[in-house]
Amino acid sequence: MNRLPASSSLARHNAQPANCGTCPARAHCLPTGMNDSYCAAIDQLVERRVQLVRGEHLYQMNEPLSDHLYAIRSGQFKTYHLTPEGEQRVTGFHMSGEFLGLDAIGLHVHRGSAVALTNAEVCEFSYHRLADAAQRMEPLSQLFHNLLSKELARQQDTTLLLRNGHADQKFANFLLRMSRCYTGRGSAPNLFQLPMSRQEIGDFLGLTAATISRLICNFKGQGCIKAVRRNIIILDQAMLTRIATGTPHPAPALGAIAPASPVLQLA
Amino acid sequence: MNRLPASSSLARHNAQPANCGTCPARAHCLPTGMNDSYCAAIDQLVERRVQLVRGEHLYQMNEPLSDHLYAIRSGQFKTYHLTPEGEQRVTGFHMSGEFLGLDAIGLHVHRGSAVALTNAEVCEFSYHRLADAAQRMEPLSQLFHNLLSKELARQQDTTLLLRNGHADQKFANFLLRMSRCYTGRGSAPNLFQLPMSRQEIGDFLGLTAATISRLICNFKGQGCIKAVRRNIIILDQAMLTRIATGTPHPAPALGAIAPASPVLQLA
DNA sequence: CGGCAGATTGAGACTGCTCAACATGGGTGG
DNA sequence: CCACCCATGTTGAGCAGTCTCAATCTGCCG
Repeated sequence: MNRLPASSSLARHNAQPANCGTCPARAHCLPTGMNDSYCAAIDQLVERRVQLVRGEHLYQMNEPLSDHLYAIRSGQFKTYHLTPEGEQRVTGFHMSGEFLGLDAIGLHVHRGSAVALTNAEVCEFSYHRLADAAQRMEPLSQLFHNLLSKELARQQDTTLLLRNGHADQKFANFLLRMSRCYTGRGSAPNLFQLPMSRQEIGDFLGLTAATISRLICNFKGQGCIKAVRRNIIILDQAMLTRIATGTPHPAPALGAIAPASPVLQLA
Repeated sequence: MNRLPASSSLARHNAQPANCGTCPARAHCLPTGMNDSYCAAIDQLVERRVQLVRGEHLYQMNEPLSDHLYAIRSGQFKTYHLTPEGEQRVTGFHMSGEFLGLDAIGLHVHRGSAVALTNAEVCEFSYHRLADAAQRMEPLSQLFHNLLSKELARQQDTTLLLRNGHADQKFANFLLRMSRCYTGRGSAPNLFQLPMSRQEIGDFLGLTAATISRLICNFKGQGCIKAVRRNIIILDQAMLTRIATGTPHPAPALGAIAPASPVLQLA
């Protein structure tokens, strides 16, 4: 039913004269903080730009890899591993400006799969050409290290986020994180459309689709979000933050620990 | 009780003429696969070697960082974050050959803390000197990228390991992972001493100390490990693997799904 | 010989899962 | 343009695993 409905791999259109200078993701991508001439140099390093439709794979697990790294120019991706039993384990969701394939540097096959959750465009780099260029351009070398380090930090945060706390904390964190991702990427930070299904969110958070559904209901009932299908509006970020950190009440104020205060129960 | 009993930070003995060539961790560290002359070059990059006693911190969260990376020469470390509420969140356990501080490249403060779980010795690098050297020595550049990538992959695996599955699966995985870590590092792979408390294992796996204790009991009862305090002997690695993957029985063979087969219940 | 942190063990509560039925809505073909 | 279909999402009831909160035990250290 689910799993790899779309065509096998890679592909599509070598595309237009798009370049880094005009890229909407520029601020989040490799050229962060570089001047235009360096930016142009990076532009030169892009082997080609690939467009994918929703559901198409950028690469798949155990596929032999040909030295490629990908920067997401637009759209969103999901990366996942397959267990020996064939279950899908979501390792992350990725937005414009992020790199894919960094975890496979030095290996000969891909460690996981990457699939487009929306129509998307990526810039394809050759790792070796990039490394060569970095050898000659110090700032690029630095930038690349920063990129790897940042990715490492992100992955660490994910681990922390997901390991600890109850379902509501995890999911509140997830929403806040998504919101932060959308900030500065065009869309408003408190109004966005999730590109993934409840099932996928559940896989990612270590919960089930049913639980995600119920949590959305609860949050709606508490008035901190509005939600219709995959469209989310964050109404009360402070409350979400409180839920995320496990602090149930804003200002306990005077009186006891509010044993049964008027917290609306359901939708 | 727990939490930062020891002295504040860093420190100690500039130490002996130890070098990479004779380092027991050489095979797992930066010089992987390099010839002796390159190895000597890396040796030159080590600013100093620092010895720490059990419980001492290598660095602490939010401490301003001075461009340092550390390679573990001997001993074991725990890295953790503190939540705003002061709770400790273990991000990982680290053995000889691994690098610490990679996640802070490009930042100005440490993202987390690193504390020695045993007496330990680390090699201190200056990131900038390392990067400079990599600029001149191509193989080193490559090696450094591989190091970062490998660390990223490790962190991903951790995420996968910990998010999915039940308590027994997580813990079985944890033991197997520890066992793998000890392989090729002197100690026998199936007989080792855990450097961390039940509480710390629990923090890491997203479980409680009580649960860890019970799991050890169960595993002992099933005959796949022996355990006295922190000393572990793995008796039946295959069974542990089965538990880890969620396959309850080795060969269901003929007959039903063995509703109440003779699986000894307790220790 | 205390004192104490770490480890073990027990009883009960509660969260989140399982399994299932049902609702919804977008896409397709007639 | 409508009817249908299927994937996705919602909701319910019951259950199991893990947590909580303790009491108790052990070995280590001073």
